[in-house]
Amino acid sequence: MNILVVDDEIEIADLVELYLKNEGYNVYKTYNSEQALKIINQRNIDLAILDIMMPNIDGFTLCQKIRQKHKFPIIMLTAKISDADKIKGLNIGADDYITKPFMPLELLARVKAQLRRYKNYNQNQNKIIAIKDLTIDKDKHECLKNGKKINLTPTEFSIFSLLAESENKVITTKQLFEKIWQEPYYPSSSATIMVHIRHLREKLGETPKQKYIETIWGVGYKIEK
Amino acid sequence: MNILVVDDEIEIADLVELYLKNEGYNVYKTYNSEQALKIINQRNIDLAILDIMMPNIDGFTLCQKIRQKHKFPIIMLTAKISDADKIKGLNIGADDYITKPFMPLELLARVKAQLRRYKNYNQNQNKIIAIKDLTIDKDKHECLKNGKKINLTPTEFSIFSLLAESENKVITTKQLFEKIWQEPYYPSSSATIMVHIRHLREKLGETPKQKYIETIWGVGYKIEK
DNA sequence: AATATATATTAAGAAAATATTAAGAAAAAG
DNA sequence: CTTTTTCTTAATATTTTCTTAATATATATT
Repeated sequence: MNILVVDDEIEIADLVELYLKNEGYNVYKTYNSEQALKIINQRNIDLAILDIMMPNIDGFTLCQKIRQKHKFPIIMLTAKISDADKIKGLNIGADDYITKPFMPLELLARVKAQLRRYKNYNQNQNKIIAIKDLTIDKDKHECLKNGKKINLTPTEFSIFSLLAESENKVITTKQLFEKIWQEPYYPSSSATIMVHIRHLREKLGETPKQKYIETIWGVGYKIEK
Repeated sequence: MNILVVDDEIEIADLVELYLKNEGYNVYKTYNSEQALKIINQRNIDLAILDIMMPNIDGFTLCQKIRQKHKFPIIMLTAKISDADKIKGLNIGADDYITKPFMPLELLARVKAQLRRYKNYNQNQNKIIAIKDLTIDKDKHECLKNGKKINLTPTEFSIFSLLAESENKVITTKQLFEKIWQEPYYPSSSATIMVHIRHLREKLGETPKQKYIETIWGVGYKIEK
């Protein structure tokens, strides 16, 4: 799950990031709204936490801008909040509020609640990850290239969706192996992965121009959105 | 409950969507009538909220088109409404009106009222799932192919309806087994399922052209609508 | 810059896993 | 007791996975 955190108070943003990361979420953190909008366009965000009081573009405005295109849950973060502000926020499209100072557990509880709710809304709609001209639908267990189906084996599909889900992050060969095989990693395992990566690339139709899976030398693999 | 919202005014549509979602409804939102018709065909809609003033196909026409096939409640949304318009709409098959600007609570109250009415009305009617030329009626415990009855054993029927209910989603062999047998899954269980799937396919009359149940290699089975 | 070393790619075939089919035994239902 | 349904087994077919080895490429060392 990819969570976006936007707060101009560095300490707060860092703290929120820490809590979320500890819980296993993938966190994108930024200290200003302009950057936030960029991240949203580039990543598959599942939930956003926005501070209201921010210079330039404030949290309300940012929330409004996000809602023009996206429907993932938005939680507003604020020092104090009047009922008027609360209503304003909800009208703009915010889903929940957290007032500072907040307890870590409260933050996590609200994040979880919103994600659960969001998932329920979309129960008939599968989550689709888009990577360039490819789409991956884990529920359907289907990978499409320009709408055309690509037949992947179970292992290939697992590898691809694991990389796609951790977009922009390098996954080491060891992590990859242990996550997918659920077995301890041996030096020979890297060869196995390489073969699968090769098959994947072949099936996805990688060309020197259009690369999907990046090799990070001596480390592992990465997929950029 | 699946609610369809159709309004060319983006802000209004988004707002309505928000209110409904906060109330726990599953919302399908679109800004034009053409899209709306598509959604209706693809999803099982329980209630629709239609704006009257829309370019191309207006709310009245859309309402009329929906009524040719469906009988879920339709609520019309409009800026101002004359008595003449009201009568026209009701004749066409609308169930209620809401005039803009509306209060959130009013919207929700009317939605709830209509759903309650619809539910009562349909309580004696069974929910039927349609898959290509097949229909499954869980209450009647009946499966029809082009109106002709197919005799399924209890287990076969359970498997088929479970897959049909989660249309477009892969059900792993393990999930399938545990849901239906209510027992822990053993490797040998997969053989049992395979046999039932084979019998099912035979009875449903699968041909290479007309496939109902898709095998997802190394994972499980899936039914696409 | 040349060489050595480590790591990655590619290809092919063997091995393993999974799926299909069919038939009959066991269990349950009528 | 008969019929229907479910499960087991086994033979066969198919697909996937892994191993190996030859080749290529990148990085480090001198």
